[in-house]
This record gives sequence, structure tokens and C-alpha cells, in this order.
Amino acid sequence: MKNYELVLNRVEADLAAGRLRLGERLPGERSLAEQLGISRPSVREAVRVLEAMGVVRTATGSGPEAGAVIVAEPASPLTALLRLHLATNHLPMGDIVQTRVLLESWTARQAAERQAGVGADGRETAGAVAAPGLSDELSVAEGLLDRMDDPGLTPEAFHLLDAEFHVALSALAGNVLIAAVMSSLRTAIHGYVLAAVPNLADWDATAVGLRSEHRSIVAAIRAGQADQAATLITDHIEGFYEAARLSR
Amino acid sequence: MKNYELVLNRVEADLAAGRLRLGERLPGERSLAEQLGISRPSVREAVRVLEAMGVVRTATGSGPEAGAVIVAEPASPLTALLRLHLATNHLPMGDIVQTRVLLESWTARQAAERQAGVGADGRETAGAVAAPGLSDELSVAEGLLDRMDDPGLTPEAFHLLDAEFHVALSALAGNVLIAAVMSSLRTAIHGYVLAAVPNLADWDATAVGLRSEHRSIVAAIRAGQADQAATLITDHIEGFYEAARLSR
DNA sequence: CATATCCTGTGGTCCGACCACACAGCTAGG
DNA sequence: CCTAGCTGTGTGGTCGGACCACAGGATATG
Repeated sequence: MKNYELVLNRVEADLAAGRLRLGERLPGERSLAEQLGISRPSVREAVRVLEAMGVVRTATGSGPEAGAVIVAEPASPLTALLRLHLATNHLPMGDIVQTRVLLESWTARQAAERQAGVGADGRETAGAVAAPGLSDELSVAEGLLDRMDDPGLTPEAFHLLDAEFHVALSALAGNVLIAAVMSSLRTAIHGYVLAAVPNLADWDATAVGLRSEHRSIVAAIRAGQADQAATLITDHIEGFYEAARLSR
Repeated sequence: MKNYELVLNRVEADLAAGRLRLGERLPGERSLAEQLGISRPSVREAVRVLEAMGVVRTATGSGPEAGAVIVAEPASPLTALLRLHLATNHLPMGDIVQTRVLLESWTARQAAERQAGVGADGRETAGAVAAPGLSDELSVAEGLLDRMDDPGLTPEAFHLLDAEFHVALSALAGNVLIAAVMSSLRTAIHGYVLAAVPNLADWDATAVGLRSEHRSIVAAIRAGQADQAATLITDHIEGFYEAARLSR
């Protein structure tokens, strides 16, 4: 058992037992080292891991914002994890596309079903937001689409908004795990998507098509057409990756 | 920009450029520190993060196994990530169950379709294994089921085999990302599942039911009945969590 | 009372040292 | 000559101590 793992175990146990809650601060590094009978460098390695895992956020200085504050950000570490393993070339891009299709068609279906008022199919185990909130969140997504209508956008700006749009759609299902995975997938592959833009025959034409597809997807969800929404988003994703020759 | 991030960027760039490959070793900590003009503690923090991300495996001593060796193990860091965020109580168990249902019903469907020889539906983007290998992998899963028939198994041993079985099924679809997520989900919640065993009215009766359901799922996949396999595994998962009152 | 200053505690970084470990090569004994 | 044992060397693991930058609160000063 390495010394820094002592800190990880201690923190996980404290979290599980409720002795550490969101927004609270970890004991100082020096204090933690003394409590566990280890050195400060060992504590620091553990804090770094916790930071990389999105469990704490560190800051210098004093006051309530300083120190190692407990947060819950699963998305950013997931992004880093995906990026690193993508870099090793042992995580095929095709698998990521396939996963996106699976998750996004499911979230689109869920959102449409909830919108149609038939969401109570027994699989709604999460403490999900009620249907009334859905319209607001859809409006947020549509706001992103409006901003994407600007013809002067660079491909990079366009794809950043595109990623936000897809993540916003994924959040509609109310599953924080799936939303986090989707967000991480989009962020992790952003660089790869941009690098593939030159593969497109005609960027402007592609952008027009993507805008139109986005509107259709939102319309299907708003109309509560679950199957239609799932099909549209599947074709939307696969179509783009095929056009950009990113499927490998 | 913190100093340890220099190391992370350097390693990610080296991986992406092919200067670092699986099985090779990172430069020594002292050497890396000198190259980047930073101190060894800073390098160590970065190596710790890489280790926590499943990108390297460190060992003391000398020889080819010692040092920081590049590996590609996305599953274990995912497990740690899920465990930690589960501990913060900001990752509802219901969301995990929902995700399992989504992923496992999809993999079961994929496996059955491939078994039926109709796998070529255009969504098979990964360099997936050909149909012939499926039978072998199904046999592995069935071997696990045979071992689970032992009536003397403790609930813990039973659930470990159960987790292996579900992970083996998930691997049938040939998507390393989804397989890694499934494996991590099962491992991360293992402790919670065990803690919920006392909630079951009759453990022995539950085990009998689970064994029977497992056999039915494998039979459906072997017969190429995709819809049937998906339905069976969905009911199997939801039924257990309901019986164990784990849906929150 | 308002402002400017100092104090304190935080993480960030570094140095130098020593340990445990594992292999490779050498040396002493057969 | 061969083998068993020892030693050298390089690896990560750990430690104590030191100094810095930073941010907020306490305090002194106008």
C-alpha cells in the first residue's frame, strides 16, 4: 500500500460517511500529512489525483475559495481520460462514434417521450426533472442553434457551439452519468473533428446541412416523436463522421 | 500553467505523435525533471496522475518491468472515478442502473444480431471481430455461469462471477469504450450491491432466479433473437435492483 | 470612520537525501 | 571451467525542510 493511497482511502471514506460534503474543504496538506503520519509530498500526490478525478479543486491564498475544496465534476476528468487513451491509439474513433450514436439516440428518445407526456415507462428511475422544465432546456438548445446560424462563424466556433448543442440535448434525459459521458466525448474529440474539416468537400454546404438537421431534431423532440428523433440524430451523427472520413 | 501539467502535455504529445508506444517506458523521473527544467516532485505528481488515468504502470527495481511503463487500461481509472463520485452522493444509483440497462441491452442486441449473421447494418464502424469468434466468447460466458451453479457460493463470490459474466457479454459487441464503461460500472457498484443483499427476501431463491435468467439471455443471443435478448437483460437488471431496493 | 499596512495560512515549488527493490555483471569458491 | 553468491547501479518511494506567491483578515494609522 503506497502512502498516497492512504489519503485517497481516507477521503473516499469521509465522503461516503458524509464527513466531507460538497463545498467543504479538505484539511490542509500539512495537517493531513501529520494526521496520517506521512510526508507532505505524499499527501500532495494524492491531492493531485483527486484533482485529476474532479473531486477537489485547489487554489492558493486564504478565504473560503482557497485550499482543496470538494467539488463534483466528473466530466473534465472523463475528458482527460478519453483524450489520453485516444492518444495511445488504443481507443478507436469508430467506437466513440458508435457510443455517441447509442447515447444520443437514447437521450433524444427519452426527451421526446417525456415531452409527449408518456415518459412514465417505469425506466425513469432517476430523480428526474419534471416535464415542465423540458421546454426551458430545449429553448437553451435552440438559442445555441440561433447562434450557429451566423454565416461568419469559423469551423472551430461552429463546432464548439455544435458540441454544446449536443451536450444540452443529452442533458434532457436527466441522467447525470450519461450527460457527463456525452460532454466528455464531445470535448475529447473536438481537436480530431477540427483536424478533419479539410476532408469535407464543401464546408459551407456541410454547415447548411448540419443546421437543418439540428432544427429537425429539435422539432421532433418538441413534437414528442421519439422514433423520429432517434433516427434523425443517428443519421446526423453518422452522416457527419462519414463525410469527414473520421470513422477511422 | 502548473509545472506538473508540462509533463502531462509532453506525454500526451509524445503518445499522439507515436514517440511513445504501448510497452515502452517513460524517461526516468530525474531525467524528465531535468529535460523540462522542473523538479522531481513536480514530475512525480504528473506520473501519479498518469498512473491514476491508467496510462502508465510504475514499478521499482530495474529491468524491462521496472519504471513507468506505458499501458492502456481505461477501465480501472473509470472505476475509481465512478467510486469517488458515487461516494459524493452526486451520482445517483438510479442513473447507473439506467446506464447499465442502456449499454447492456444494446450489447446483447448487437451480439445476437451478429450471431444471427445480420450484423452488417452499417453501424459496425469498429474493426470488430468477425462472427466466428463470437461462439468462443459466448463459451467463456457460459463457463462463468457453470461456476455460478455451485450452491455453496457466498453472495460475494456469486456477484463477482455475475459481474464477470455481464462484462463478458458486453465485450461481445466489440466496442472497447462501452466494454470499459460496463466493466467499471460493475466494479464500482460491487460494494453497494453486496451491502444490499440483506434487503433481499430470500437470497437462495434470488440466486436461482438469476441463474435461470442468465441462461435465458445466453440462449437468446445464441439463437440470434436480438429483441428477445435485449428484453431479457433489461428485465434481469431492473428486476434485481428492484428486489434489492437499490434504485436509490 | 476609512484606508493602508502587516500577519497568517494556504497551495506551489524546489532541493537533497535516504530507502527498498530488482536486475546485471563480477567475483570467489567449487 | 562452472556455479553460487555478492556487489554495483539505476529505478521508483519517501522524507524533511525550506522558500515563494497569493489572498484574506487583523491591525495600525490617518
